[in-house]
Amino acid sequence: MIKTLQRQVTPPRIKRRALSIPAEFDSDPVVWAAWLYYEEGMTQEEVADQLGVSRASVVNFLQEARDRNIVTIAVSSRHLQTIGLARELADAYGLTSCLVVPDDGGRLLVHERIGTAGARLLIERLKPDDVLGVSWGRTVQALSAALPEMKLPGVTVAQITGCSIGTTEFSPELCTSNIANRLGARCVNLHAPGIVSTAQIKRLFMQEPALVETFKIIQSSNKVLFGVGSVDDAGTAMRSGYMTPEKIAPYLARGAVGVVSGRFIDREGKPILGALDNQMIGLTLDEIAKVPERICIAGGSDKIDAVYAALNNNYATILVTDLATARALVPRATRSHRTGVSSRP
Amino acid sequence: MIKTLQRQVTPPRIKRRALSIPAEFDSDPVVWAAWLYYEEGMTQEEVADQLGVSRASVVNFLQEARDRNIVTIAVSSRHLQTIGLARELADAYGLTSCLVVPDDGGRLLVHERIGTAGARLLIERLKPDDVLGVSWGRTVQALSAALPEMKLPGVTVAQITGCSIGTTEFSPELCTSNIANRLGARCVNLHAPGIVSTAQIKRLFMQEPALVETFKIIQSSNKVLFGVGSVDDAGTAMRSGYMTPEKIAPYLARGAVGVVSGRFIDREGKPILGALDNQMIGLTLDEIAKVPERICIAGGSDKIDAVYAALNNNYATILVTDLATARALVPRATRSHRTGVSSRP
DNA sequence: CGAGCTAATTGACAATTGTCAACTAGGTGT
DNA sequence: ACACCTAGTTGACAATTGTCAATTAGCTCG
Repeated sequence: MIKTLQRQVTPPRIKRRALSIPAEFDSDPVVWAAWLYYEEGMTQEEVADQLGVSRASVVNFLQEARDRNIVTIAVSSRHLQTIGLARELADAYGLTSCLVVPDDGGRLLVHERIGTAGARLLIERLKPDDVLGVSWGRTVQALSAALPEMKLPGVTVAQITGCSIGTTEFSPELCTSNIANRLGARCVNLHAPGIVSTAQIKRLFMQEPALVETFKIIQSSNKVLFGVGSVDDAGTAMRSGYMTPEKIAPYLARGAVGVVSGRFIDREGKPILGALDNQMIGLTLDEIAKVPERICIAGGSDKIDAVYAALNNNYATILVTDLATARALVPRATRSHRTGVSSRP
Repeated sequence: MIKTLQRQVTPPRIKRRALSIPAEFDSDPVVWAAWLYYEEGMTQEEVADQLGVSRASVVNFLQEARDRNIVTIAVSSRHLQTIGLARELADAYGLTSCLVVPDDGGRLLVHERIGTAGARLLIERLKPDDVLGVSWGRTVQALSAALPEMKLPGVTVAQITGCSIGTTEFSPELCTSNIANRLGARCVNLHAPGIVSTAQIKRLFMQEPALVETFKIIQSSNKVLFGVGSVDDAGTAMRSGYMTPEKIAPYLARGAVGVVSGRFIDREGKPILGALDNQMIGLTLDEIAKVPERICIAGGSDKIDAVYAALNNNYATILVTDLATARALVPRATRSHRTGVSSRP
């Protein structure tokens, strides 16, 4: 294994008499075997000759060397924790895939790191003719910024929530168009406010032929990309002018812990339907849950409850998160997650 | 190989739905393969199935994982010390630590084996903010080649002798920069010839502001690494263009048996000061002896006298040598070594 | 768009390693 | 001294791993 490396360096093999084990000194044959095998890349047979024992004994010595931690074989913690957790998370919540981005000592913000990894994942998974529904938020914006320029004319990127009033950098319309631009894909914006003033007006909007057309496309998404907001992270939803404290209050009172694509969920992940839902224009949680591939990009210690809720109710088939969040999520998983059983498909 | 160990730990194998080509950070199947093979104890075939590639590719991935230090396989140098001979040597010469590398039947050259062990020891002992002074020679070069890639930005590696004229692979400047590069440490080269033509010129050099600065750093070393040359090993010092037979002759006449960092010592280890010393640019033996931790890497039957001399005068606090040399050195030790008493601090 | 190049991947075979039942050495109790 | 036990060792076989030439995939350039 390490041998190829050594072999390149190794001079022509010189066969020499086996030197007796220096028995006069207490020399531990286990240490010698470990050194010759793991550091010098000898084969077990060569080690056996050198030590003057059978190869089978060398096998035993090496086994003991590992048991006694004379040799250490380890996947470097950076990679190790990352991959190991990703695997555990995927297994624990029945995800088809999971990315855990490693800590970087605070160089980048959590959502930037997740965005970068998500961008990577996205371009690897996108296939021609895909329709990608896109939600919005800081993390989604970060993802769009991390995307490389490409030309995927066959792909459609569709905005799955209405527009916000404010003009922050991570508004729904910008997230969508940025991603579409970077990918060189077709961009389908949802030209309507995210929240209108009454249910009546929403109904009017939804009957508009232009919007009906748009919704047909949005609803044909075979992939969706969304972040998860925490409700106590007052900033995100409101800074964008999308919501106001008064509108949120009733949801909070009913136990909202998170926001997915503008919709509130409780700590189990169940949708909390309130007055506002009848004024929102965009995919519902039920519609999102029907999309075959659902990529959730979210992390940060303030979002753990919200991400758990989202995973609990199977909104995501793929999760991109950070190390700390992943660590917190694994122990929360119950057996039902593993089997993929849930109140929602 | 690691399998038995892992198997004991691994829960009953549950056949799991294969995660589609695992979306990995950096889309790097190498990390994934390393994890599954080394941490989870899967066979290469199982890993291949999981990743959806051929087993041969898994072999390549694992090779790359080792090359990139995603997995680390190391015999902790601590255990080489537990070998009886190493303890005896340390005790006999008042060393704080000692490593004895086992014989390998001539597969690798002595200096290569010592270099490997020295590399291991070095990375285990380096602490943040260390300043490591580095001498030069075949063994030091071998050590640098055996170092794994790391990133220790807090460490400084400084060249303690001036440069050689020749361009051999083990010149002072290369030894230093190779070590610094491998460690990811700051590299401080001594930009001056190792030997200048007159004492007058040396004085001029030493007044140069740039060199004054460099010397401040070099002299602040809290660790030094050096080999020991034998004088009859005519090759080393001369092949590098560092010295010529005519220059060496007077030192030989006065009983020189070894060379430490370009300086001659007699069979007791005392410095032999001659004309050349006033033309050499670099740390003196007295300066080296003041460094708190002094790592000597040297061995081979032709160097026994020289290594004895170096140990006799306490130039080293740590020794890395080979079995044959260690065997020869133990009986030569006198009581005075044990107590650490010596003509030099 | 295809020729020409390089890097990555693979299947088939050789070499190395793991397993295990049989054996041996070295103690222990009677 | 003898049977008995235990821990360590071994040879032979099965399983896993390394190698390498042939092939394929991905590129660049005309």
